[in-house]
Amino acid sequence: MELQLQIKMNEKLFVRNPEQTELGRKIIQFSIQLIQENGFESFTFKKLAEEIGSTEAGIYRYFENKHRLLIYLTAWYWSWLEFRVTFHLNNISDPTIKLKKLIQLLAANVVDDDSTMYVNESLLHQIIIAEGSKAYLTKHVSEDNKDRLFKPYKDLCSLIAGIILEYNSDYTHPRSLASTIIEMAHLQVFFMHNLPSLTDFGESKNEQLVVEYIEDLVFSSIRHHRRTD
Amino acid sequence: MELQLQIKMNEKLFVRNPEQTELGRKIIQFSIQLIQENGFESFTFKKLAEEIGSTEAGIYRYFENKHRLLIYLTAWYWSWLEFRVTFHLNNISDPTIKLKKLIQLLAANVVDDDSTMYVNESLLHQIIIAEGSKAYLTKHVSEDNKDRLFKPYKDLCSLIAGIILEYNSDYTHPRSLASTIIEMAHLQVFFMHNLPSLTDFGESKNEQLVVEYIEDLVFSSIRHHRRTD
DNA sequence: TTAAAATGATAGTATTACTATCTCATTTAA
DNA sequence: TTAAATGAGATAGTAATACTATCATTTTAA
Repeated sequence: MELQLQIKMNEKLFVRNPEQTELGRKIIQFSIQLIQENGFESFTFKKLAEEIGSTEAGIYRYFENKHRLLIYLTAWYWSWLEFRVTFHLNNISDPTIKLKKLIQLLAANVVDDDSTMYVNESLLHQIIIAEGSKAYLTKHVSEDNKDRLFKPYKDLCSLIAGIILEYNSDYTHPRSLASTIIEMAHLQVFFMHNLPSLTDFGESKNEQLVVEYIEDLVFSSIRHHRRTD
Repeated sequence: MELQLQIKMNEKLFVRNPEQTELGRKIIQFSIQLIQENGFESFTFKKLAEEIGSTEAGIYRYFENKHRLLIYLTAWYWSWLEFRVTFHLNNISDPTIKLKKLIQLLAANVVDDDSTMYVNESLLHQIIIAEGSKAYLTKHVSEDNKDRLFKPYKDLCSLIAGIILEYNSDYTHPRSLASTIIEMAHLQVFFMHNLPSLTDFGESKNEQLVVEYIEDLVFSSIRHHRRTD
């Protein structure tokens, strides 16, 4: 069985849909490669165009600017991840197992899954860890939010919050805990690799230790929780 | 009694020490203002120079580039915060009270404290919330780390980890929990103001709710914790 | 007092982030 | 079948950004 995963993206994320043309798909493929290699700051449309064998203006036909391209990549990632989570949690009823699988999917290394040829999910995961928060840490975050550019992120957050409430419907901060899980699953991995003294994982570079930390954090919070009033 | 707080900064953070000249202090003062107003991306040395009534090249005498200036500002902030924390926790022996005060200092709004004329701590706090993580989310984070540019952040993290161990010496992830506290104290405030559906604080814009969430997260983790083995 | 060092202003350059316009191929509609 | 419309990508710009080099003046230090 061979399936082609197609993620429906918000129209405002791009000028022209990159999934529908050869150049568009090359833009996605090579921007992931270049951003992962050299970081978002040193990434330019000029360099990307040279890499592809096209021109700067050609890229601008698809994306307004490089920041919009980053938002597109993050939105794609969160949509893909929500699909993956939904898929892996299918037919599981125990919220404990659901949460554990979920944390695993968030913090563990991603293996490129060939569901889309032109997206290397493993590299994209590394981009989200190192550059993802730059998508919303801007002065125009509220306007971008009005254009629903962050909807995939918020959807994933809602999904997680729902599972938290399944586990304990009295828990008072399901959404904040959900966004904490998502952000920490990434940030603790980043710290482990780059600023290890901010973690307890030394230079082990073992993502499984981050999974254990977050599981502990989450379950002790929701297990022993009582309404404060 | 009038005291002048002087924070000793790492020499590698600047080309020339900005605290020692009029122009240097103006650079700090007005960069805080400009970055807070327009965001780090749109901040340039040209605009800063015009604001001050100096020139671009003049600014470059003090800071290699705008990213180094951001690292300087964050380092200054973490040093200042560590001093504040140490000061407020002085003579307190109960680690529960210590942790509560600490979370309050991290997440609550900062009032400009006049300890330094040219640094508006309240604005700087807002910069740290919205731009702080850009200081280390770069491809050259490891080299910057070798130059000890993030030492103030790491020191604060160690301080918090120490208090966590005072509370429960069996807790297995004091450093990761410390960095989680610091990052979440900021990020949840950012989300509350800009992407409220990622939190449970609605549009209340009340920092006290973030304080309560983090207190709950921290104490349920370290209170009910047992070594897993 | 004089040499060195620091201070700041002037004038550049290379790169970045775009925009406007052009050509050429393909689709579509009469 | 053919002209109009559409869309693809290339070419050639501009304004702003991120610096650098040089010079002229002031401060400092021996």
